[in-house]
Amino acid sequence: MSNCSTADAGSLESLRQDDYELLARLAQRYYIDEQTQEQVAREFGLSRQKAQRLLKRARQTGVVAIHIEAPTWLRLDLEGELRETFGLKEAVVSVAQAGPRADREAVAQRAARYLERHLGEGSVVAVGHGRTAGAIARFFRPVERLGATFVSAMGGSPGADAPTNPNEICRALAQRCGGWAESLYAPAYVEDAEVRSQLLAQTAVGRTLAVAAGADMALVGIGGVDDDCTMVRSGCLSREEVAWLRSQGAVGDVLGHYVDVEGRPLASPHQQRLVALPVEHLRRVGTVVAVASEPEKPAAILGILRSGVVDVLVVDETNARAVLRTAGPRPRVAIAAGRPAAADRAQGPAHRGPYQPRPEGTVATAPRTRRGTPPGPPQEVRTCP
Amino acid sequence: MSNCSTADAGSLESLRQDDYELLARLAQRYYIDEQTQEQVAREFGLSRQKAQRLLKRARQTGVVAIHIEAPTWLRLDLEGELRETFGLKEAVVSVAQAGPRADREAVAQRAARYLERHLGEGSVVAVGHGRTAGAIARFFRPVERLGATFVSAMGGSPGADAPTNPNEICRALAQRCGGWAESLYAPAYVEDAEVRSQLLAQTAVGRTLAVAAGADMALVGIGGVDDDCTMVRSGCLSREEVAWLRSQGAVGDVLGHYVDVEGRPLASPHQQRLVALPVEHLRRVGTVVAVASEPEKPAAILGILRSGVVDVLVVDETNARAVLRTAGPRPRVAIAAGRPAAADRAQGPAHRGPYQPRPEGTVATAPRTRRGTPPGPPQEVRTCP
DNA sequence: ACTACCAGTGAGCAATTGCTCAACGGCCGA
DNA sequence: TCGGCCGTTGAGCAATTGCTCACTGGTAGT
Repeated sequence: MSNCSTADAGSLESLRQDDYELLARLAQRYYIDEQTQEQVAREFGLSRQKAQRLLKRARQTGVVAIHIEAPTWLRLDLEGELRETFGLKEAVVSVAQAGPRADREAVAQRAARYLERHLGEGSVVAVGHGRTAGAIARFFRPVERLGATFVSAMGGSPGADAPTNPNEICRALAQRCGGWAESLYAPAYVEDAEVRSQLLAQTAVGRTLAVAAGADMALVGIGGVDDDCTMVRSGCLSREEVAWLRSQGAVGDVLGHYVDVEGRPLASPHQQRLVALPVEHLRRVGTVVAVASEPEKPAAILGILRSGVVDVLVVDETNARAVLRTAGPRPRVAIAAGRPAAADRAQGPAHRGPYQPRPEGTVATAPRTRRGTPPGPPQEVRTCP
Repeated sequence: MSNCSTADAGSLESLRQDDYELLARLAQRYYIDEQTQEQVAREFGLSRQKAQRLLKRARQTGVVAIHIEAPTWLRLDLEGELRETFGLKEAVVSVAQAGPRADREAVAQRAARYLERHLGEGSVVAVGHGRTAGAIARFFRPVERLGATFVSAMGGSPGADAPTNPNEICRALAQRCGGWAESLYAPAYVEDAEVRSQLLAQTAVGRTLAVAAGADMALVGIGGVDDDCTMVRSGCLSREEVAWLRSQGAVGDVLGHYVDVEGRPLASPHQQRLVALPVEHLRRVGTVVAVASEPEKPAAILGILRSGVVDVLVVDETNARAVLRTAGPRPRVAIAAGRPAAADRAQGPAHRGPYQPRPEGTVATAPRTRRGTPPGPPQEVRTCP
């Protein structure tokens, strides 16, 4: 998909001169002179339907070329391909920058713009961790003060890498818009499943995760499995643990939920020690926005996209190209034959991937908080005037 | 007017980056991905109306560029200008050829195409004289046999230049489509007004002119006033007579009705000796198609177009450019202030010029013959299987 | 501070467009 | 020559689009 309408069926060359002339004339009168189909039909002595069919043919054959004069820093074509390939609700690709750091900033900036456009009064956003996610707040500048709630969807990290912590990201975002932040007072990974159970039983923890489960939107980073990934840098997992995950086929994670390159969830012992919003709950969130920008991320992004948990992807150009290259030209067929085309016009807001279809009515931990009805008084709120 | 949608209001450069991005995105989703306005509006969190306004702005500013990939031998821009400038129903411009002869053939060819597209079973065409008109028949090749009637709208010429004679042209056209030809047995110019009256009183003559007056379409040549014009060559008028007309301000004629460069009809003694369909009757004809192609014709074409008698002009590129250059960029204002814009969308088939508005209900010599109801048995018919 | 103005907004409606479907006609094979 | 098939046609209807209008919120000028 490019920013130019393409000629799929038939080509300019396949037209006879007479047809070509007629098509061009009709198109000129309709598209350029802005007459109605009925008028041009009458003018050319055709029925309206015939004129309509000819006009359609004019577009198909390329007699009519519609070109979008997009800003040079937009990558509408890549965005379209990502959307199509992975059935995303939206994809935002930031143009390639000089280095990884600049790429991260660019992605963060675009993510901030996305949030600004899509958050409303009373929105609730579940937030994950990550360097890219952590960079968003600096660019986040909604026009008006926004009564939005940012809630941690994942435990914190023991390491000192503060700005990549969900709690910290929530606080920063809330501050920028005069909203609320609700922290999750728990580490991302605890000792064992039992501690986890106890922790989840705590009102403070359980409640926060319930609020996160009822969010309108989720903002998550896509994590990798390299030795320098966020999990390792922040001290959540050891290098060895990540290496083990890698050996099991893991390519990346969202909120600590690892998947393989095909997007299949990875059952691992770490899962039992994770304090984060479960995937099933994440899937219930209306719009899951994933950000990714580091190098060495294509496999992670590909796996996560294939898992179908993501609705909106914000990514840098390099990763976008790499992901699409790896996914191949027509991966929809390869991954899940018969999946309805993403371009399905009558489609609702679903856009869910093929794996782990959302368990209808299985869990409804928290009442779905909608715009205009802010959640009950969060335990930990900060209002920033 | 070109074959590319133009950016009138505002420009690409005047847009802020954010607006530009939004416009481009919307346009991409709407024009390229073919979503509905409602869908893109929902996708971007806008009201449908707002999306519509933005899309309109996208076209105005040139974010959306619609280009018609016209055949190289089409001059849609010139045709559009002619249509606009002179309020024509249609204009056909043939691409410039190597010489006058080739130009004439090209115009004839395009005129033939026009006739083929617009004539139907039972059509009645009033026909004038001229070299270009005479060249049409050779290219006239309707797909099916066509029960059309071609009727002379003007007397013949004494000279031997047969193929430019109305009767001859009618016969040739009728032959090509298996229709009928109705001849006018009279010279174009007679001795004096009295002879003319006697001639018109003849059933054969009066009847033919009546049929011509009831035609659906007229096919006329635009004549010049140079020493080598059709009138002179065919022997209808002497070189001196034409010189005299020229001295009176005449620039050209249609069916022997001369006009000055402003399109005003020229009262001349020759008028009293002319055996042809009167201008008032010609104006009553639904579609007056004028063909012109010789060099030295721009002034003639300009005058005739300004007279408003012509609905459709078929002309060569060189003359077209010359006429437009002479007419100036906004001649509508100069000629007749307040004349309704030709682009008036709700406009009916009128398209009449400002001079000599059609005298409603003054003359109705012959019942208006419509498609499907062929005229009564013409006196002189030739059927060609 | 008040008021007039004006650009921008969305509801509601009319016009336009796109789609489906039955009917038609031409073409090929029997 | 006949019958079936496929592509084309236009009617009718549903969806989409464009437009008008009353209203709002912000702005600039008393």
